[in-house]
Amino acid sequence: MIDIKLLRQNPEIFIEALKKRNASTELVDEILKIDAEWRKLTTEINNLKAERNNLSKLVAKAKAEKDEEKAKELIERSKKIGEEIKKIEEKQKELEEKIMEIALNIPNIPADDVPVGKDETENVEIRRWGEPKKFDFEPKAHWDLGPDLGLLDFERAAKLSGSRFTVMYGYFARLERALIQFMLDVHTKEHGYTEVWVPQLVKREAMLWTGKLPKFEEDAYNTTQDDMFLIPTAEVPLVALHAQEILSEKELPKKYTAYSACFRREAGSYGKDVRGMIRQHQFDKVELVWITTPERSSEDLEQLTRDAERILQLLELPYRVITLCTGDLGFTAAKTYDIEVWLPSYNAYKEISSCSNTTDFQTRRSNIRFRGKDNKLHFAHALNGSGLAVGRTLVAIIENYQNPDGSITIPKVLVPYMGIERIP
RNA sequence: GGAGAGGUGGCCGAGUGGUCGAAGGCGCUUGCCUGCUAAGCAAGUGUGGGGGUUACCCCACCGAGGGUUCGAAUCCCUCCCUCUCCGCCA
Repeated sequence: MIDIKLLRQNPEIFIEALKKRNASTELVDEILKIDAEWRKLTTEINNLKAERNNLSKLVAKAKAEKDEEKAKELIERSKKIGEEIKKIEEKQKELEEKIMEIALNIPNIPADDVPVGKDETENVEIRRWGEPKKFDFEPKAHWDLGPDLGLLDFERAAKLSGSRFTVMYGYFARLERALIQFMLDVHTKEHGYTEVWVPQLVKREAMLWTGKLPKFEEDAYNTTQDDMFLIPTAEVPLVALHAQEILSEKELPKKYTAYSACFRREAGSYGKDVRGMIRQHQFDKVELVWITTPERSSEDLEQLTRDAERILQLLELPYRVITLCTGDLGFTAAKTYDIEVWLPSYNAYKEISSCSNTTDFQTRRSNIRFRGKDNKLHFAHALNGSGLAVGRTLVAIIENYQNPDGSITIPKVLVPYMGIERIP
């Protein structure tokens, strides 16, 4: 949620932000116009209410003095004012709803150090780690490798659930589980995160608080009977944890990690990543969320990103980190680093984690505040990142660690979790 | 699904139609004091919105939304949430 006061005082900030994002700026003008009208009505209402409050006091006084005549007259006047207030309030409410509707559709302001660009082609690479492996044989894509080993089954998955679902058997299923365990262990034992186990169905409000609604309703699975949503990421329950709360500055930053399944309808991505298990309706993810202060949030994003990178380093998978340019930045994010892992099947780096500073965008919607050293209340900042997407990590391992005979070497750090050194 | 209880400020908790934005306690801030961080004493301390050049003024908020009333934390309705018991169930 944007700060309407800031928009009122410095609309140019928002116009600039929307331009940088390659988005239309007319919402700003529209909201300003409605807001001016709203303030006019608000002042009118406030004055009328003040008058009515005064009359009410006089009524009480008149009644105490047993001056029924006077009380009656005052009540008449007060009644008329009440009717007038009601009329104006109806108009005010309409305007309020319009303002809300527009405000909820204005994205976060990009941070100053985010490169300006029109789309993903202008994202900026920050650093690389490791070298893409050179194979002295033709490496298979996971969508061939998995079925050949009898460990990935897209056909039966489609039978049960349709496209963009996968069934895994045996060692692959175990590898998925091992990765979850491994990632959680690293983040809790080495990076100081608190492990959280969260609901994977949330109320509409939780989706709204975290910026997933109302703009992206078509992307989410919704249970029609109870209006619950299947979470698209554990970021939703983790950020919503502290909604409507006032935290003390001492307890910040809060660093949470959670495993969850994630559910996405992938509406509008029909042509993308149709083969294999890169883009699924259901996938596992270990999520990282920080609730922190405005002073340190941009520094904290660096740390969060490093924490996610650490998993790839331990797995010895080559990757690079890019900064999303303003045109590619997500709705809630002020700044985002994507971590991309090397995938032989794509012959390219492919997103495996997205680490964002949402500044006060989500905390404003969720009303997450903290009492600062100045003893005043401030909105906290919220960061989130994948640490990592488990399914894509599994794909990266099987593709990068495959051998000429079709077997797969297990990365050293996973051997204790798998109990074997190679598949099969 | 059925029956009951309840949701008040950072926290606990009182308050059943007018002077309640809300007693009291805890916490917090500041000052004083005591040979130490403890105790004690005093004062201050909610949030959001609108207006004004400052001092400041006004409005709203006691789970949410409606209603009754001149006037609602207090009465009525709807909804949400929490708890207890019963039923069902992994």
